[in-house]
Amino acid sequence: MKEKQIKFYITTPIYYVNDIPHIGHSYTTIVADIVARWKRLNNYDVFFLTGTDEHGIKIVDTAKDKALTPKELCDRMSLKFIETWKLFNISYTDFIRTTEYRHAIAVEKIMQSLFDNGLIFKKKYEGLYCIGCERFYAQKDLDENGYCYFHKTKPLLQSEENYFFKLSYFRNKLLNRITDSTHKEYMEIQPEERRNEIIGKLELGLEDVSFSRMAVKWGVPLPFDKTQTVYVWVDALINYATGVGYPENKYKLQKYWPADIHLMAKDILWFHCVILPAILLGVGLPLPKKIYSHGFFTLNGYKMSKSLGNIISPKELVDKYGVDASRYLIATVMPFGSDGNISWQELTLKYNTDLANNLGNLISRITKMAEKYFNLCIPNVDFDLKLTKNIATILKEGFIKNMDNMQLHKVAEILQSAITLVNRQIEIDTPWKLAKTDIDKLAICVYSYLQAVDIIAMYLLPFMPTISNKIWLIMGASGDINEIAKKYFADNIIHKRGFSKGGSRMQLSEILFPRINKL
RNA sequence: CGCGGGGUGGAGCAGUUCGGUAGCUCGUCAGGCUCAUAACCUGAAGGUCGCAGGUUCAAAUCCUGCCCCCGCAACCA
Repeated sequence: MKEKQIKFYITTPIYYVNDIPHIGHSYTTIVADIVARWKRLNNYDVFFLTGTDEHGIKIVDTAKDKALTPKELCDRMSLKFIETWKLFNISYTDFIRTTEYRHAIAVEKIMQSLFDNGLIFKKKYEGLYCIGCERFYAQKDLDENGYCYFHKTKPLLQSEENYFFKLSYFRNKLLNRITDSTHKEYMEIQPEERRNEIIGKLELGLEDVSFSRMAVKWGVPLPFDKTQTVYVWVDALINYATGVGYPENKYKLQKYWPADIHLMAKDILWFHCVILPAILLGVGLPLPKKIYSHGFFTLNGYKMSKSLGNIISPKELVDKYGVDASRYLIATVMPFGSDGNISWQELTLKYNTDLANNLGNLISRITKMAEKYFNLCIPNVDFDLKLTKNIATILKEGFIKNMDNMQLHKVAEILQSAITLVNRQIEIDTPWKLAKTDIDKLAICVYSYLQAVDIIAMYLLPFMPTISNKIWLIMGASGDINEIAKKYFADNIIHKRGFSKGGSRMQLSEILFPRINKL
């Protein structure tokens, strides 16, 4: 009697391989992963796509600097992302690279459709061309005197013929779909303030944009003019369609498209809210349901940048806190949507507070109690459901309320308050006294802590998949935590004998989150 | 009138959509406990929620005006 699963398609941006993976990429991807895992546990059929963006002039330039072919560079860099996501235990369904054959097919098909639909036209583009660099620059890419940064020469005004996309044609259609929540193709943009920005900008008008490049060879050739390549807009943005089977795999495409949520940082929100939907409208594909952008990190108050050298690498984080703790910390250290400042002190403080002192210590004190009083054998009694039910309710409501709109920092608060509740209950029960006076009551109390922690462990799964499972085993709970959690999230039934059953054995374990005392 | 973000107890932040006991973490002080990772639990001190008006029985929250701080070249989530 398996219920029909509802699909859930979530994406991160594809990351440009001109940069190594850092905390920013990790943030988006970890948040996406947490949501994806949460949805899976709630019986959704989840498709989670991430990948790398590999075309363009910068890749060619960088490859040249490193004496590599563009392809070699991309392979190398793309692998770094894959390794990073492996490190963070990211459960993506597919990893797409824009240099893959399947993507070239999709890009060609999109461009041809747009062309066939009369949305592409040829226009002479006039721009500032640096002969030394052999490329065009926008005014903003030049120094204050209008000179090229590298050659310190004044670029020449030159023209090239490109293929343009009639973006302006879509202005009203886009506005309708963004502002009118009753529209059947309503596209939700979050957070609110960013949405207002987009609307404001759209109201000012839209200009047609160039969709091809003549000078850049590292890209997909235009199907209707092989002398030019497809520019980033279609090349990058359309990966979301390629990822779920466009254009060949109709079944898969129909099943998962459109995305339920595209996650990204605020810098690329505009493209996702305007250019992507316009392309989709142009080829007759449905629009994404929700586009959600988050803020930037600053580190100790400074913007992270290569030049300042203050980029936090994933490896540093994991070396310091471990994989699961890093996931938890990054995802919850600041409210999703706005910018936030972080520092090692702050991360370490949160690690100690939330994970070492609160969660970790709780596990440890319960385990030691069980060892001391019951030799790790779970007593065969009826436990007191009150605490467990209380915790179950708090967690359920908190997750439902905050998970869908990405308020992971609030979810973390809820988790912490649930943990505190158990700590508090232990204080009220004073099991160490009961050990001397009332062994039966002691058994009932300790048993109830186990159940409470079991529930907490299930809710921790999206954040800390490995540690949750460890906690599950330590508590002597039976069965696969993922399967049990799926079932539990569906029916919310706590059986009388609970998840850790009387007679089962608990496990001793090393300290889950050792306190970090220096900085 | 360029755009946007922000100003909440000592520090860092939530709360502002749909007005009604100002919440969290850290820090400070005083207790408690010993099962536990110098942890955990309880209590206290500390805020006219940037300023000035207005609406209201009632405003951090709505309206008006003002002041101050930050970002808006590139790298880049």
